Order: sequence, then C-alpha cells, then structure tokens
Amino acid sequence: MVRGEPFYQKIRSDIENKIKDGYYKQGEYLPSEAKLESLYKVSRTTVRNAVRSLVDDGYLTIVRGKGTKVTPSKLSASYPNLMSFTDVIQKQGIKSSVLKMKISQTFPTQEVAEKLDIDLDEKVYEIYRERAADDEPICIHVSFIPCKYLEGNDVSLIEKKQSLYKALEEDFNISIQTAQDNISAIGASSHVAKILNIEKGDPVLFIKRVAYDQNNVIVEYSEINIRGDRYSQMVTLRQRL
Amino acid sequence: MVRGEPFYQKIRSDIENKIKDGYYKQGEYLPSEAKLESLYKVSRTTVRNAVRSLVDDGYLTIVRGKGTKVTPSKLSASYPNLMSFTDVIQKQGIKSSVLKMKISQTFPTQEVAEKLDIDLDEKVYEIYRERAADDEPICIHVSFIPCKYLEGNDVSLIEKKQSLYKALEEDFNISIQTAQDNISAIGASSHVAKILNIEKGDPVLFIKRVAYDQNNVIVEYSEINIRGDRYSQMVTLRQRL
DNA sequence: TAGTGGTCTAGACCACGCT
DNA sequence: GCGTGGTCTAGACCACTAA
Repeated sequence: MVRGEPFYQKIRSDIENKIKDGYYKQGEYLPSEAKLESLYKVSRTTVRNAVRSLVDDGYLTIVRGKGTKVTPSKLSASYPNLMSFTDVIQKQGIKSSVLKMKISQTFPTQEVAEKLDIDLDEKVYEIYRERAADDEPICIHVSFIPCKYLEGNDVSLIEKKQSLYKALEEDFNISIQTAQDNISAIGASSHVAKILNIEKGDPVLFIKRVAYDQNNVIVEYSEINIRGDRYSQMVTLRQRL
Repeated sequence: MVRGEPFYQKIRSDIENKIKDGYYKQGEYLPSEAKLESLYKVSRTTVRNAVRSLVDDGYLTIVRGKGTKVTPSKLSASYPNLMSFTDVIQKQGIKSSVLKMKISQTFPTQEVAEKLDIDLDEKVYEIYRERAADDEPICIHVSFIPCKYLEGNDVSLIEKKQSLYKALEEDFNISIQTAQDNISAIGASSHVAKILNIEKGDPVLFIKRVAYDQNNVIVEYSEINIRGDRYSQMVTLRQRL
C-alpha cells in the first residue's frame, strides 16, 4: 500500500507487542497463518514474511504440522547477536560510562592495516576509550576506522555519544551488520593492569574484532581488553542452514 | 515438483557450487532475479527463496537497485555461527583429538540443574572430555545432558565419535540449533592447570554454554576451560532485524 | 528511463502431526 | 481426514540506482 513501512513489518511489530504484553504467552500457539491472513487482511506471503522475521529473531518457533508458537525457552529473544558494549552492559542493568576518550588521526600499524585491508599510508582514526561499569574501570577499547569513511561530518560527534556504533549509524550512515570476533584469554600487561586496577598477569578477556557494514565493507578494527573477573561476554550462536 | 528436495534448495546448491567453482566470482553480480527465473524455469518466489538463504549464510550480498553479488569480503562464509569445538579446530587445519573421555550418570549440582531447567533429582549424563590440538592438551570440556534425552539408544555411541554434536544428531536425533555462551577469562585452578600443563593462575578462557535443540528445548549445559595462550574463540556476529 | 530488488496478491498442491 | 506449515505459480506495482 502506501505508508513508509511495509505491511509485514507492521504485522511483525503487532505480534511482537502482543508477545511482550502477554497477549500471546510463552509456549502458546499463534492463530494459524490462514487466520492471520484474514485478521490482517493480507495475503499469506505477507503473513509468512512477518512470521519468518520473528522466527529469525527467536521470538517464534514453528512446529511442523502443528503451528507456530511463542518460543518457550529462557533463551531471551532480546539478546540479538550483535550488540555494542554499551548495549550489553545496560541490558544487565549496570550503569556504563566512558571514563576517558581520545580520538586522533594516525597511520595504521602493520596489523591494523591488514585487518582493515588498507595500505600502510592510509590514515585512520584511532578511537581510544576506557570504560567503566558501575564506576569501576572494566574495559579498554581501541578502535581503528579509516578516515575515508568519516569524511564530511564532524568526528567530534562520536565523543558526544556513549556508543560508537550509534554514532556511526546516526551521523555517518554506517550500520555495522556483521562482526568477526576473535576472543582469547591473556594475562594483563602492566599497562593494562594499571588502568583496570588489577595485577599484572591477571586474566583478561582480549577481543580482536573486525566489523563490516551493510555493504560488507570492513569499516572497523578494534582491540578490547576486559577485566576477566568482572565481566563476561554473552554470545548467542545460531545454527545456520 | 516431485523429488525429495525443494527447488529452491537445489537452486541454492547450484549457485553455491558456482561460487565455489569460481564461476561466480567474489564481488561479481549474479544474473538478475528475472534471469534466474527463466534460467531455472521457476517463479520469482522460488528464486528469491534460494537467494535469501544464501544471503542469510553470508554468501551473497544484495545491493538495492543494483543487483545481488557474491559477498566481496574476507568474512568467510564458511564460518557458520555455531560450530562444535572439533569443527573449529579442524577448520584451522589442526589435528584435534580426545585425550580422555568419561561418561557417567550422576545427579546435577544446583547450578547444573538450574541451567538445564530440571529438578535436582533428575539424573543427567556427565560427559567429561580432555581435548588436544596437535597433541597438546588444550581444553577440558564437561557436558551435562539429562538422561531422558538419550533414552533408547546406546550412550557409548558418543564415545566412538569425535564430536558430541554429531553423535547427538546422528544417533539421538537431537540437532543443536542455538547456544548461548557466557565467555569469561579466569585464572586456572590448580586442577585445571595440571591437566592443561600450565601454571596455576595462568589465563584460561572459561565458557558456560547452554544449548538448545530444534524445538528450543535445553538439552545440554557445558563448562569449558581452554588454554588462553593456544586457542582463541572465533565468533561471527550478525545484526538481526 | 530502464533495470534491479522489495513488497504483495490470490490462488494451488504437498508433507506432516494428530485424532 | 483435517488442519498446520512448506513450497510454488504468475502475475503486479513500488523504490532505488544508474545512465
């Protein structure tokens, strides 16, 4: 029809809200697709599009030959696969803050250039952040983004927002769609230990992340050190295919 | 039509093979959907179904108004989101082996019962494994699975296979679809240190995993200790919605 | 403007789970 | 056998991109 939003997304939102409101309860079956057709006065394709989207996000579960029910597990549908640090922390009801942030232009190191797939003489922004949860230093996050992706807009906008990903999306039209994390456990260097207020050699989660935008272009490489004793990374993994 | 496999899956396989064979090259555009329709003599819905499936798995990237191209990034489409330990190790060309395996029946601890969402008096199998990569001990993996899910079949089948998930799928008709990992970095306990051949307190990746089957039923809880200096967990995260 | 994918219709037949 | 979702057809109009 007309409106900005496609029908199937409106239907999706409607069903999503009914789940959240408890109108459709956990484990309960939704009306059949045929009924949803007449309920929303759309074709089956449209209904199925909406349903598929909710299944993909873990809200609904389809049981062949029986029906479609609200996912009856504790696997919270509200944990999307890719969340920014800020999102994760806030989801847990913890106050997150940025203790220190510095943005500078620099040339990439060998490794950074490789990860970003750029030349060594192509300038990048280095975004250094020290983050806290409940006012305790918990994480050192260094991001590298090629300067070319942040042209024509004020980089200081990033400093004003808590979340780098939000800033990228709202101010630079870059939406991070995929990220590949390499997660390991290492002993804190003396530099890291000092900032995180732990002992040298204490276990630290070390994450190297390569992030891709909506066109599968590499836009960010970051290295993250997280205090091992105060934080754990939640990851939802879905079988594909 | 008739055959066991739906059309769109055959088309999917065909396109997938053409990508692997280099017939469609990285970054190159596929024929338009209209052309694929006449190429395969099917309707647009069917073509789109095949394409959507490949997009979901990261093989293809759609550019609005332009076309659909082979994903032009280094983000390997061959890293699915959810892989068993064996898969991950072998993907890296490393020889993986099980040094020690013990399967026993036991009652769950408080935590295990909670994670599996069962009662304290419901028996579980405890599957204890020490694994090696290139003959070096690298990982201690303890899985708990409620006995009720493994009824009517020989549990020792698990011992004969390298991969627990493969055994579950092939012998018990349980397919792990989703897992929620809680990943942290801790110092090795003296027990863990001894087995992994490291010092007490050395950094170790510690993963608590809750795994769900095709019906979103919790079937496995496991705790995994991995040597921090020899292994890193690769995780591909996708933005959903 | 022409070509692409995005959305949608109004049907159809099939495979599966239950009774 | 009946109801459910799974697959499929043959169209249609729209929004976006590029020439």
